[in-house]
Amino acid sequence: MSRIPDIQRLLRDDIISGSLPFGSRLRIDELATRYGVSHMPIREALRELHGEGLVVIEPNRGARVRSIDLSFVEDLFDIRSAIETMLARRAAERRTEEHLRKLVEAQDLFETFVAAGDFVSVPKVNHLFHGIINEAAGNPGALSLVDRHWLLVAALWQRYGYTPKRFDNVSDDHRHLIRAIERRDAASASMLMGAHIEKAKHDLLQCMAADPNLNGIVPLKTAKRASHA
Amino acid sequence: MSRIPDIQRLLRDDIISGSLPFGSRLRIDELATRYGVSHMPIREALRELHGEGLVVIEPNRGARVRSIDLSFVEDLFDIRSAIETMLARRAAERRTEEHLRKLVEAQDLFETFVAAGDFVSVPKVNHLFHGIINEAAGNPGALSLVDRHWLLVAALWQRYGYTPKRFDNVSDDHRHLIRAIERRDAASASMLMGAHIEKAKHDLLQCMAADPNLNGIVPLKTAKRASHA
DNA sequence: TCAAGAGTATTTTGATCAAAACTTTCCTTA
DNA sequence: TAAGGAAAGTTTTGATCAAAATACTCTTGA
Repeated sequence: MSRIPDIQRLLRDDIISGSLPFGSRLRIDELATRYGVSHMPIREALRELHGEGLVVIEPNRGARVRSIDLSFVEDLFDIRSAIETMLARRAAERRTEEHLRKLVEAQDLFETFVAAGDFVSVPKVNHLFHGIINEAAGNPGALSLVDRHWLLVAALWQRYGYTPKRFDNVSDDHRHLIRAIERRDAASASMLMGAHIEKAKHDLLQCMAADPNLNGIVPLKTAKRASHA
Repeated sequence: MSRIPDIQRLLRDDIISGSLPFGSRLRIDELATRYGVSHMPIREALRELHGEGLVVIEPNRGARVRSIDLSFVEDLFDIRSAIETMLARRAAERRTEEHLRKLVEAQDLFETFVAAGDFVSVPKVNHLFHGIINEAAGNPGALSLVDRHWLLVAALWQRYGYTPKRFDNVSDDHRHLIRAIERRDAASASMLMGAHIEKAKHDLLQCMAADPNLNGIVPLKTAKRASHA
C-alpha cells in the first residue's frame, strides 16, 4: 500500500511531532507493524533518512533518531544562517514581480493568523514566506538543504512552544526584508536575513536552556559517535 | 564480504573517478555483479546516496547518478562559499595552536608537491588544508556538508584537469588565510575564503565552458525532474 | 553481594523469490 | 508508411527466510 517516500514522510512527521523522540531507537520490526508494512520499505526509508542526517545508523546495531544538544542546535543555526543570507542576496538580485507579489501575500496571511491567534497556521506560513525567498534565489539544492534543517528546528519549536509575542517582531523583520528585496538591495536583504535568523537562534536557545530537563532532547543513554559519513 | 558502508564508498569512488558518469543509470543487478555482492547492499547504499543527493531515484524507474550542468555547479559553489566563509570566521575565533601548526604543515606540504609537480597529491593536500580550517570551526554538521560538496567538485576537476599554474595563486590565498586565522581576524578570514572560493568557481566554470561537448557532464537523455525531497 | 560467563533471545543484515511497474519490440491497422 | 496497441522482457519493489551479530538474563563462583 504505502511506498517508500510515504514511509519516509511518516517517519519524518513522527519525529517532528515528538512521537519518535530524539535519540530513541528505531527498531525495524516495530516500525513495520506501526505503519502496517513489511520490513523492506522501513529499511530503505531509514537508509535515506540516514543519508539526510536525521537518523543515525550503527552497523549491526540499528538506527536511532539523531540526538540533539544545545551545541548542535547552535551549529544548525550557523549553517542555516550562512545559506539563507546567501539566498536572500540572490533573491534580491533575481526576484520577479511574481515573487514579490507572493511574498506580500504570504506576509499578509502571516499577520492575519497572528492577529487571529491561530498559532498552528503561523509557523506554516512562516515556512512558506522563507520558502518563497529561497525559491526566488533559484538554487534548488540550497533550498532543499534549508528545508532539511528547517525540519529539525520545527521539531524543536514544537517542543518548546512558540511565544506569541515573538511574532510581532518577526513581522517587522519580514516587512523590512520584503522592502529590501523589492528594491533589489542584496546587501541589506542579506544582512536583514542574518539578523532575523540570529534572533530566532537566540530565542530558541533561551527557551531550550530555560527547560531544566530538556524534555525529550538529550538522549537517555549517551549516544555513540554519529557515523555521518 | 563487503558491508553497506563499503559499497557506498565504492560507488562514490567510481562516480568521482568517472567510471560511473553523471546521469548514467545505476542498475541494481549490474552493480551487484560489479562489486560481487547481492542486491540488498546495493539497494541500501543507493538509498543512502539518494539521501545525500549524489544519486537520484525515481520510483519504479531506478537510480541514476545525479546530472550536472553549469548552473548546478554555480549553485554548488554558492552553497560551498556560504558555508565555508562562515566556517573560516569560526575557525579564526576558535582555532588552537595545534590547528595553526597543522595548517602551516599542510600548506608546506602543498607547496612541496606543487614544486615537485606531483599533481596527484596536490588536490588531496588541498582538501586536507580546507578540512583543517573547517574542523577548527567546530561544526561537524557543516564539515560533512562541505565534504559532500567537495566530492562533486573533485569529480569535476578530475574531468577537466588541474591547470598547474593555478596552484601558485592558491598558495598565496592559503598563506593569507593562515595569517588571518593566526591573528584571529574573523572578518578577514571570512572574506579571504570567499574570494578564494569565488576564484575556484570562476576557474572551474571557465574550464567547463571551454570544453565544447562537456564530456560526460551533460546527460545523454534529458533527465526527468530530480525527486530530491 | 558482585562479577564473570555461558546460553538464550532479539535484531539487524544478506539472500532468494514473487509480484508489480516500466520499456521495448513487434505486429496490426488505418 | 506511420501510429497505436499488445505482448515479451527488464528492472524495481515488496515479502519471506536464514544467518550473523549484538543485547540480555540467569546462573555460578569468589
